[in-house]
Amino acid sequence: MNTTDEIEISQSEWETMRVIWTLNGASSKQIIAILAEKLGWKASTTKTYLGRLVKKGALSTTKNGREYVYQPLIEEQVAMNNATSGLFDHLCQHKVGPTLTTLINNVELSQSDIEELINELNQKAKTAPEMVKCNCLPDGCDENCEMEEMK
Amino acid sequence: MNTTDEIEISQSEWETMRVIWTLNGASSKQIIAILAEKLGWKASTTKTYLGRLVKKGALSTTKNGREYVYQPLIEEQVAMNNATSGLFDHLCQHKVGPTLTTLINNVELSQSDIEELINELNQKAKTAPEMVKCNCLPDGCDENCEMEEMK
DNA sequence: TCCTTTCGTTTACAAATGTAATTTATACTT
DNA sequence: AAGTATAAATTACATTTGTAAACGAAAGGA
Repeated sequence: MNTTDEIEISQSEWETMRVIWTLNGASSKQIIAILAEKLGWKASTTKTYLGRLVKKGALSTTKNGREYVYQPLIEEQVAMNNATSGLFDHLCQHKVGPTLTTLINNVELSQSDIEELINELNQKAKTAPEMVKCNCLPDGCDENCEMEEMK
Repeated sequence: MNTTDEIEISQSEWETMRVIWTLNGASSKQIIAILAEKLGWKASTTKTYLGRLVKKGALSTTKNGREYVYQPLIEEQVAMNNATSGLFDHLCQHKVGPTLTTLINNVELSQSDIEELINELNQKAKTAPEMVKCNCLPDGCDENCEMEEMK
């Protein structure tokens, strides 16, 4: 089993990780200042999350003179992929398509992002089934889903 | 004005909602049986979630003779959209594209889902920027990313 | 009517989370 | 060296979540 996906990161911890990932490692002072400005967190609050993330193995910390520097131990893209997969595993497979459509409609994407996505989709189309069954019930819900099919 | 997005649904509660959504309303007996089979939950456990969901306003319950029937008070698609937005709001905007690519690679999509998505993407391409800035830091990270000085 | 089955409700309880003050160890200043 | 500023660690505490047993009310069978 991969150890990376074992690490659960809460919402607040995500916000903490984001600044460290973005700065590619940072001192507590920097992190505290940024989160105070961005989200209004008290220094103590940020320190708590920092401590928890170190304990969880998501961050490493090294003392550099008086400063403590935090480095990510997990990659942002990997963590993001785990988080999204984790969420989508709890959603009705049958409705993932429409959900993605809405999602894509709501996020910002660059030209190259879009190009990449379309590529991926064209690839996927080659072997995609005519229909995806929902997996909300133990046996599948073919009949039930069909009924809701008209929208 | 929409009350729907106020409701927070935990992972376990999601699993509970899924069966009710899929069955388009169900009796506690059914729900308990299904979740016992699918996830090995004890009857008490399912009852707890049912109770919490009713209190949260995600479900309504009506006594029908000896049976209690639970009906969803929020739409599955709406809830799914809220959940995904909620997650993506905590992710680096700059990396949303690659994350979506991986996600799409990992989920099952039907031919029509794919068609729909490609449509949406083509639409989006018309006004998409060349590049998406990350919003992990208060000011955006274009400059900050390289900024390791200052103390 | 009395008992037993069956629900929903109440209570339980540990772990995780959000949020932060207090304490302790330590490096810097005088 | 003593005092001060500072950073991490410890402690705090209410909520939420996962998981479930126990309790009380109601309905159906005897």
